[in-house]
Amino acid sequence: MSPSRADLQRTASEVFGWEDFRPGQLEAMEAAVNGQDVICVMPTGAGKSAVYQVPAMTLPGTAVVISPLIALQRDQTEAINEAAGATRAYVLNSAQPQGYWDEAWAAAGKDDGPGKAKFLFLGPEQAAREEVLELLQALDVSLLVIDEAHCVSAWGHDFRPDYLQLDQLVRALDKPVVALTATAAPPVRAEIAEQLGMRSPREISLGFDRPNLHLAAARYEDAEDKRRAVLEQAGKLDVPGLVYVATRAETEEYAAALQESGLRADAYHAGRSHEDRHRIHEEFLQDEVDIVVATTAFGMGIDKPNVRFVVHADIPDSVDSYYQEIGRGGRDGEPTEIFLHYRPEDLGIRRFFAAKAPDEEALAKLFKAVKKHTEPVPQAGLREELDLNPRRFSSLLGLLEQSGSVTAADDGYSARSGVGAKTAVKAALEFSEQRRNIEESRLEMMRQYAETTECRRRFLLNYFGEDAPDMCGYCDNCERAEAEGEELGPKESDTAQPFPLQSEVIHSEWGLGTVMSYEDETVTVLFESAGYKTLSVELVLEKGLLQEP
DNA sequence: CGGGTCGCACATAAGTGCGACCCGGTGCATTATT
Repeated sequence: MSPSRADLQRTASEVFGWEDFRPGQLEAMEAAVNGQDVICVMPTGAGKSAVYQVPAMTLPGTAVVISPLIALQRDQTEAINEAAGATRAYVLNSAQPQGYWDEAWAAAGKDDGPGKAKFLFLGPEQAAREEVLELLQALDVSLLVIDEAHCVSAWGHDFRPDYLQLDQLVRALDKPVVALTATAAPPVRAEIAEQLGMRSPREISLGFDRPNLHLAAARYEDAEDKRRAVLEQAGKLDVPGLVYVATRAETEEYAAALQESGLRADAYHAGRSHEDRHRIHEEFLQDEVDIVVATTAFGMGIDKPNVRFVVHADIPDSVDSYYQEIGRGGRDGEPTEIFLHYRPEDLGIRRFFAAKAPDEEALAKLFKAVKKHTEPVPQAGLREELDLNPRRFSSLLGLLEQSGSVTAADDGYSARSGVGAKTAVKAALEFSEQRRNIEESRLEMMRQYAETTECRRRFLLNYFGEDAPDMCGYCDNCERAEAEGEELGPKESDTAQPFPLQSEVIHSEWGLGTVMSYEDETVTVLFESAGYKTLSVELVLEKGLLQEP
């Protein structure tokens, strides 16, 4: 008999002291305790962890939580153990001594009761180890939780390829999967579900609008003009605030310049010592540092209510990233300035980061090695045979698998019969190129946000698949239009919108897509295999470029 | 893709202009040294 709504509420109150839920939270919890897979998109992070913590404490067994950062795992563990008044959660990683691992497994193996481990936190790298997988399979697992699930799509493909192996864990445990993230546009959600092998997941989204964020942007021709504007703005706005830049060097430069004008600023990036990073984070939380100038390294796990501005000195790689970064502002609901400083040239570094093409030779070598085996070969065995560094190895193997030349089963990898090395390499390269095209189209959407003359909030909401009024009245474009007595949005007089928002359409070359937005007599469609494309509405109608499926 | 730095040619004093070259983000785990 599954726990009821009342059981969940009782646990929430007794263990965590939470008396109220937001509507979506309870809905997500109920789905999970009833055995359904859930993708939960909750923008601000407020109450996101409750969605798995309450069901896990209510259900018998132990929840396995996959989370990208050890620091994040520690925070969650401490919060749980403190609320429960006992050690109910363990963080497992390579830095923990064997004795701690043993203790965690022993506690997880106990019958339900005060000494029982109710949560095990692991990174995807640990979950991918065969011995860990076996131990997990032997446990009575209640839920499999994938926290910050957008990392599957954003990092899995080459940065942390073990994310792409989580589908094996999903299959091996065969328990409800709860995927949590703060942002995910529809295609990112679809990719999460697909990569994790989720079974018709229930999608729960709490809505993306953050009405207290004031949105604005400015475009520059000259790099020095932009730099001056960023410094001047950061010096004038109410603190605390965040300045996001593209490179480590820039964090140092901007932070130094701000310090020189007497501001309490510091630079944050992954090249700084763990000690410095920790200190800056703490000082920022305590309002001892007012402005953190950071790369994308400063982000997940930062939960500070009173951030008064989020200024981007460089454009991010996608609207998904942008939304996540600006979402760290104004969590207290007070007015917060969100500003994007943009130069078209800044798109270059994002292209560079996304541009890595796989090594053909290594692909061929790896495929031949798999093919040589007549029986499925486990990853560890392959790795030993080949002289490839482990990270490259995983990402290349993933590419071969995703492009269909290699199949994965519980006992290892096999080459698809009848496929030659040449074909396999070609398929992998094409797959990888398609991915890069989609990445490019996501960057292109970010450029459109930077350059739009229409309501920015509507642009963001449409991007995440939500409808929105033509004008929000709280962004630079709406304010300009109001001052000039204009109306934004598609005009009545225009040929308007031949296909409704969020409806499906077909294009002869790009295949199936979803209508995302209309703007300036263009329509933006998200194609499953080609990414975002923006077309002239006039041409679409004239040439019949889009059809109902 | 774009920006910064370095060295060279130019040419006759100290600098300019140009091309070649290198570099750039996120974290896990692991390994070799202090």
